[in-house]
Amino acid sequence: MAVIPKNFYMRDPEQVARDLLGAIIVRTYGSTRLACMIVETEAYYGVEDPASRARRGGDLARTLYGDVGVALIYGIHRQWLFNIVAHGEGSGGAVLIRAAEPIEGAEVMMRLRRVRDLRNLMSGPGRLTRALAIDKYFHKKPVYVRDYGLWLECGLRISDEDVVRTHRIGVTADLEKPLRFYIRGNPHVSRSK
DNA sequence: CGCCAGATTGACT
DNA sequence: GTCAATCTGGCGG
Repeated sequence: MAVIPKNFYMRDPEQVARDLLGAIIVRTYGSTRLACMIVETEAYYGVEDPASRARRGGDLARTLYGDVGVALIYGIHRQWLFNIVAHGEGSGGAVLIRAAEPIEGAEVMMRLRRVRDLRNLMSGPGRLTRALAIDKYFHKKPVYVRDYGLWLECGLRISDEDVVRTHRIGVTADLEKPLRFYIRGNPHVSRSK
């Protein structure tokens, strides 16, 4: 499978979030290979977005406005959340990976998560990072090369009629535009509020 | 070092 | 459905 190239992420985060549905995340964990298909994403912008970490300044803000195609990992409520920096020229933004469908290495993921139910395995941003053993180590590491053990590959092309758009989940202040995307009818999508 | 907000989860009624 | 434990990250002192 082809690795998704860096220029894929040099676009509006909304567009990238939509096109990431169906893409494959690959993680080499020791000698085992874990793989899953993205089924739910959310787009975040820079300082103009009330829900963006860019508003708080610091390293996360600089990362959001920095090189595209790198992972942005940040901790909240005892979970690690996995984002990929994506934005146009001179802008800031990222895509949060919220849920995925296990494809390869499900047994290892179950051990990492301590659950047996496939539907609960990666159906939430914190659950997903736990199942893939993603932590702060990957912060600012590019996901358009295989060098760091975490990368994205081209997968299923999802047609527009199978894409559902809603408002983002859990944010205290959202933008007017709905920025959450998920694959219609997929059982691995996280629960709504 | 202390303060505080928050893009969550899972245990429990 | 309700609820609170828990900890990262930014910032002020």
